[in-house]
Amino acid sequence: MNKKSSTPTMKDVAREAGVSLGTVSNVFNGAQVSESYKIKVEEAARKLGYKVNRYARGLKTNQTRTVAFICPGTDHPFFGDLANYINKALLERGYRMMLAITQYSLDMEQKCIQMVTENKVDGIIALTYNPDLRIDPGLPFVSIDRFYSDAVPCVSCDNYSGGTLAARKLIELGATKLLFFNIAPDVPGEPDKRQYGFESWCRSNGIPFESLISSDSLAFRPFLQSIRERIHDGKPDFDGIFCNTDKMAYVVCQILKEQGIRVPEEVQVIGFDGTNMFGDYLMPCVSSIVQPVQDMAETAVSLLLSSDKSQIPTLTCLPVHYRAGGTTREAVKLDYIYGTEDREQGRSNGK
Amino acid sequence: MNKKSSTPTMKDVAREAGVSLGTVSNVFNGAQVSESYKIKVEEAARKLGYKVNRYARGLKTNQTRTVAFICPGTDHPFFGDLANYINKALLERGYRMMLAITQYSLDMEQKCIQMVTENKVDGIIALTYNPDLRIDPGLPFVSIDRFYSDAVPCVSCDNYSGGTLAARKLIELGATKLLFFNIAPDVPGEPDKRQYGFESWCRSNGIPFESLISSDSLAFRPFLQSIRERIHDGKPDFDGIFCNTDKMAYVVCQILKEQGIRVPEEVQVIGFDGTNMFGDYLMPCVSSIVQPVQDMAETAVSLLLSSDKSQIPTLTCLPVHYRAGGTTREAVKLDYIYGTEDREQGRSNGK
DNA sequence: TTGTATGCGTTATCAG
DNA sequence: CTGATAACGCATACAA
Repeated sequence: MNKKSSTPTMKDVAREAGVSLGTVSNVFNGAQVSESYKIKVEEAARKLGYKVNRYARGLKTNQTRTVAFICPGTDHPFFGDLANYINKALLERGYRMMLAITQYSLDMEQKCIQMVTENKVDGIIALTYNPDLRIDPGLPFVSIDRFYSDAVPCVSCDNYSGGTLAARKLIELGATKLLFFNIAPDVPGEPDKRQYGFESWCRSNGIPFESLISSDSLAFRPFLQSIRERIHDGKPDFDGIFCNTDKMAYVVCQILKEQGIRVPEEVQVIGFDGTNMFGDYLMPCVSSIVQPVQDMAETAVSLLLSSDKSQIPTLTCLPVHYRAGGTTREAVKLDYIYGTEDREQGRSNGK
Repeated sequence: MNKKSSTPTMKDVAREAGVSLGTVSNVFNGAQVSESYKIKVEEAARKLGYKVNRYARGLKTNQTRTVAFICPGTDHPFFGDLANYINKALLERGYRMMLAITQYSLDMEQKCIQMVTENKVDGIIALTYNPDLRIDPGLPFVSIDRFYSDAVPCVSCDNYSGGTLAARKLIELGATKLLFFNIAPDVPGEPDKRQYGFESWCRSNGIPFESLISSDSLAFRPFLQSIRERIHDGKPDFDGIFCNTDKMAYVVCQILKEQGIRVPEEVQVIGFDGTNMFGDYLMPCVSSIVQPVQDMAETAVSLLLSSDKSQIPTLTCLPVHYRAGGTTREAVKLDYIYGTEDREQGRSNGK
C-alpha cells in the first residue's frame, strides 16, 4: 500500500485522512480545525504510527527545544546530580537535553560548544574550566560556577557564606584550631570564595587557622605531609578541618584514620558539596556544606529559557546549608534503615 | 553587509567565496574539489563563522549521528558512570548523545522513547524496567541489564559468575555461614542471576547460607530485623554477607556497625557494582564484584552502531572481577594519597 | 475553515 | 571539477 517502507510523513497522514497537508499541520500545532477533520487526522496518524519529525520542524521554526549541558563528567556525584536535575527541569518544560562530557579537557570544552552549536540547540548550560572559551553571543548560555562576563549569566551557590558557615560550625562543635585544605584548579572560579569566607570568619573571630592549597589535582600527598607534620606524640595540633570539596574531606578522613587519629573524636572534618551516597539524600558521605543542586539546576534552566533577557542577573548565588554526616560530633540518624515515608522528593532508587 | 543578522548559511559562504553552493557542500563533505577553490571556501567559511546545520543535513541524509541514552537517573553512581562512558564512546565515534532520565517511572520510559524517536536519533541505548516497552523495530535499540527479545540485543555483566565469585571470595577469606540480601524490582532482569550464581556455588560446595529478598525498594527495615534476629548475646550467627548492590552493602555495613558488630572483623560484606567514590577508581566504596562499566558502555555503543546487524548476539555478558574495598579482611592501600601515576585511564578529577 | 505554494539549509543528481 | 536544481518534512502566509 505505502509507496515507501520508511517512516510516515504528514503527507501520508493527509492522504490517509483525505485532507490536505496544511490541515494535518494545523491539527498538530493546535490551530483551529473543525472537530470532524481533527478526528479523521488523528485517527489516520495513529493508524500510520506517525510521529512529528522535529528535525524538519526545527529547520522551519528555527528552534529545536533542545538544550545542551556541558560538564566534566557524570561519574562525579556533583556533576551526576547536576545532570540529573537539569534533565528533569528541562523535561518538565518540554525540552530535550544533549549531554556533552569534556573530561576536564579545555580543548574538549571548546569542541563540545562547537558540536552542540552545529546541532542548533536553543541554549547551553555549561560547567567549564577554560577561561578563554569562545561563546557565541547569539546563543543563550548559562555558566555554572564560573563567571565569564556580564553577558553570560552565572549560577552558583553562596560559596562565601558556605565557607563562613563551615568555620562557625566547627567552632560551635568544639574545635579550636582549624585547617583549610583545597585542591584548586589553575583558573579562578566561584568556589574560591569558600576559602575567603572561611578565612574571613576565622580572622574576625580570632580563631587560629592555616590554609593549604595545592594545585596538583591528582595528588593528595601534600596534605598527607601537612597532617604528619602537625602530629606530635600521636596528637594533632589541630582539631577541625574544612575541605573545599567532599572528595577532599573524604580522603582527609582516610588519611587521618590511617595516621591513627579518630574522626570525629579528635579531629572534625567538614566538606563542601553535600554528596549523597548512591544519590540517596538520606545517606550523607561526610559532614558538609550542602549545595542546593536542584535549585541551581532549576535556576540555570529558568535563566536560560527566560524570554525576558533584559532583567537577568549576571551572578546568582543560591543559599547553602550545613548537614551532619558523621565526620563531626553529632549523631547521624540512620533514617534510611527505617524506610521513613517523609522523603522530600518522593524519589525511589530502585537500583 | 549581510542581508540578515542570523547565522550564515552555505549560500552565504558560496557568495562570499564566489563559487556555487554545490562546491561549498562538496568541500564540507570531503568530496573532490580543486585546492584553490577549497581554500577560498574555507577562508570564506572562517570569515563568516559558518557552521554546518546538522538539522538540515539530517533532514536530507536521514541520519543524525545522535544516539539517545535512557536511564533512571545519573544521581546513582552506576548510572552516572554508564552515562559517562557511553558519552565518551559516542563522542569518539563522532556521535552526539541525548540523555533522557526516567526516574524509575515506567511511563516515563515509554515517553522518553517517543520523545527521542521524534528527534530522529540513530539509535537508543536504554536501561529500563518496563517489561511492556514498545520498541520500534526499525530503530536500533540496545538494552542494558534487561532482556526483551531476540530482536533487542542486551548487554550486561556476567551476573551469574559474579554471584559465584562473591560466595567463593567470602569463603576464601574465612567466612563460614553466609547471607544473601537483595532488594529486587518487580520485574525479572539480568541482575537476578547474581543470586542464582551465589546460591548454586554455596550448594555445590556445601556452604550454609540463607537468602532474604525484599521487594520494597524504599525500606531497609526487613534487613535490619533479619540481622537483629541473628544476633545472639552480641554475636552474629553469620560471618559473611553478599549484597545484590553496593548500595545495599553500604547500608548493611551501617546497620551492622550500629548493632555493634565490627566490619570486617566479625562479618565480611561484599556488594555488587564496583562503586567508586567520587568517580575515582582508586576509591572503592565497599568490597565488591566490579562491573566492567566502561566495557559495557563500549559494547553497547558498538552493537548499536554496528553496520552488520545479522551477526549480533542477543545477550552479551562481560566479565566481572572482585575488588577489595575495606569491608572484607584484606588491606586496602590508599593509593590515591600518594598520587601514583599509574592510573589506568589517565583520568584526572579536577573537582 | 481548508487547501496550496513556498522556503528553511543541506545533499545529491546530472548536465556542463 | 563545477554549478544549477530538485528533494527532505514541516510550518506558514496567502488564496480559495
